[in-house]
Amino acid sequence: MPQNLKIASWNINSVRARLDIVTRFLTEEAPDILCLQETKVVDNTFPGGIFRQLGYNHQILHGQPMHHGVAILSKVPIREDDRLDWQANGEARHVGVRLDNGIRLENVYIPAGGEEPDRTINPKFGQKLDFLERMIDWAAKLDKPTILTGDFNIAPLESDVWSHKQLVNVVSHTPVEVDLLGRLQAAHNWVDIGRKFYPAPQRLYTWWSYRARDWQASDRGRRLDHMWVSPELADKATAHRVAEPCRGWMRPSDHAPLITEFSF
DNA sequence: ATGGCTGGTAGAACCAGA
Repeated sequence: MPQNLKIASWNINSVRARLDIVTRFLTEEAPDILCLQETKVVDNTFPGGIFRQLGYNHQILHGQPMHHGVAILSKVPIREDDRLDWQANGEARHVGVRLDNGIRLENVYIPAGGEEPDRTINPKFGQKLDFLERMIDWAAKLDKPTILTGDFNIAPLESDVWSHKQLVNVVSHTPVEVDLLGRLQAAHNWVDIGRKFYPAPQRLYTWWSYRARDWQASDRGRRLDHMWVSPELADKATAHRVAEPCRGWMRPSDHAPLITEFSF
């Protein structure tokens, strides 16, 4: 009997400020597993009760005060594998779990990298590059079927941004970041599920700035969020989409969720 | 300029997001 699993990922930009839309998403889409990034809450005040009422009884939390923070909510059993510090400064940006079928699910929030794409004047950009280098070392040693998802904060392809020309020197789309993300992908032969279902150069965005007067009309999006899988899992993904309407809900996150359906 | 918002925490003429 195949096991169907619907796995979602969403940079929520504060889980407490988004309780209404997270519960709406869980009710309407009913994913088996939801990976959250930027929860912005410490574990002992995470609003887990409201998600348990919706059947998400398995919750792995890795938060910190104020910024960052990741969490995995699940209807099916998950066991924590590790919480890796790829930034080597203690920030809560990763948690990995194992499913009962042995597959690993890795939820990551890669740092944004600040404003200037130059590590000599912007340490945050250097941290982002170092984070990716450590992920590359990790990925090269992976020996189990793995799903890697989250906010990668990099839009690698020209069609992953609204204007390649205008963003090529903007952090998230610079050649040095794109190059490193390519090395990360090659380190495990990751399959990019987004582009498997929507091949380039189709429009595919997951993030739209809060600053636009009308995010939908201007549509200056970027594909910063990703769902990657080990090569042997690529054919197990049966459906995938960006839940773009969530960007237009009340008090939205600036990211839209990714939803992937698997049949294992 | 593309264009000027958002949340958390502290009580900011802040910080971080990207």
